[in-house]
Amino acid sequence: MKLRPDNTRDRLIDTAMELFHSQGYQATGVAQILKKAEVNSGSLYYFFPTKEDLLLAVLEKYKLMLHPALLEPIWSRIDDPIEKVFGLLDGYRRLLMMTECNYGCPIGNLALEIGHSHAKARQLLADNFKGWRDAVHECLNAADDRLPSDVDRAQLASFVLTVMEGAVMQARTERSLKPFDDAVTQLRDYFDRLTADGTQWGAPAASELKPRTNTDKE
Amino acid sequence: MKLRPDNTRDRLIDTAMELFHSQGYQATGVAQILKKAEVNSGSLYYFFPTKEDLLLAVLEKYKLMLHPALLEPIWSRIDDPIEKVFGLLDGYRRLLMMTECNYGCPIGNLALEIGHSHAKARQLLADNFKGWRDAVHECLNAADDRLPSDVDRAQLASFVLTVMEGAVMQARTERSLKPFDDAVTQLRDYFDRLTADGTQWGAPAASELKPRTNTDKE
DNA sequence: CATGCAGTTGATTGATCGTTCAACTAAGCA
DNA sequence: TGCTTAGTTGAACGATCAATCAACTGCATG
Repeated sequence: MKLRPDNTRDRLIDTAMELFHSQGYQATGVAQILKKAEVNSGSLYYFFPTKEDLLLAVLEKYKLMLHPALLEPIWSRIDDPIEKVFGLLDGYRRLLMMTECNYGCPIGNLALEIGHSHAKARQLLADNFKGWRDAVHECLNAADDRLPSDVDRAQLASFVLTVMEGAVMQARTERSLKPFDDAVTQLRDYFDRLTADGTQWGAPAASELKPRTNTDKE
Repeated sequence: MKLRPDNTRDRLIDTAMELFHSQGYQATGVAQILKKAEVNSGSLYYFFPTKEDLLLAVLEKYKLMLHPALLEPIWSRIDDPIEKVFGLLDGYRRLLMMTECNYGCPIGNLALEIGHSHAKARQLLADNFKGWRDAVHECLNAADDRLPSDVDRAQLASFVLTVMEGAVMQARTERSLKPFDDAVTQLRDYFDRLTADGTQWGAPAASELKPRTNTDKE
């Protein structure tokens, strides 16, 4: 968690990660990165031939950070595999809340901005998505007996990512947590119906669709 | 559908709309717009004081086009209100397919790129989202008797938009229709469970989760 | 002390950015 | 005919962009 690495290369990556996240890739000038990281242009280009190479390094770091920085704190706090998934969603909610709905998912932001051309960057973005989906997929596998057997786990995991990204996008645009919370409530309802179908032998019951205070303490 | 309006102002808006959609706002230079629209810089700045004002005009046009250009062709083709919603999703699928997963939802793209600052633009993006959600909301109201009474229609409509935007984002990043189709399949399953619960008196049945050939002729 | 190399410096480059403006044209009207 | 006004022209502006590079520093090796 060191805020200012003595290593120039790492400091550039960390600074770029933050600026790309808050402003986007294009909107962040190399000069701004240099100033904030307190590095001279020559040093940057010693480590990274182009600005895009710096972006690639940032995306590589996101890949490396997925498990230790994003998942592990949640995984260790929550045992139930399905609640892990919703705990993960709550993590993004916290990020939105802390930044007044300004920061979203860094991967999602860059995905729509970089999407075209930049083949290597897009591949890394896809890798990051895959890591996220795989993590959710494992949770679903761990809850195998509670889900209907005919539900494709990988497909459902992808759906969770879809909902998360779409929810963050709407929340940022509306500058409100409501679209995010609404999406999570609907996803929760869907899971309730799936698990009711998966375990029981009778009626759906649907868990009454109570709002589920996603808001406070886990 | 005139491809080259004689009106300079409209030609600028149309050209900017296309370029902003395919490349993004920041990545599109004024010079590029001028060249493609065959307009001189002075004329552009006669109609639009800044580049951002041109963006606002583009977003206004999207608002105006929502019903006549996006919804109406689908609404007139499909009667069933719930199938209208999935017809709308299929429209975006067609766009992805036609452009080899390069073009996504223009509003969603700009939402993540412009999100910060640019207060007026963000409001217009929110307006566009609202128009979309309201259209789906009306469909759900029209299918009122088939949905469980305790399901919030507005919330469900917002969820559909969430799923659409997230699905398009993933499809563009993976350069594949699969994430999109997976999301639609899951959403379809959710609707099946909702309508089963809303109309029936007994078990869920869940419609077997058959893949639903979303692919070809409606 | 000498040599070599990893890393740093920052002024400078040419391209491109969004924007300006004085001069000009064409159409409408009196 | 002369005056007005909406619209057009395109060279030019300063700022900023990503990127360059010859000169330099500090340290480890022999």
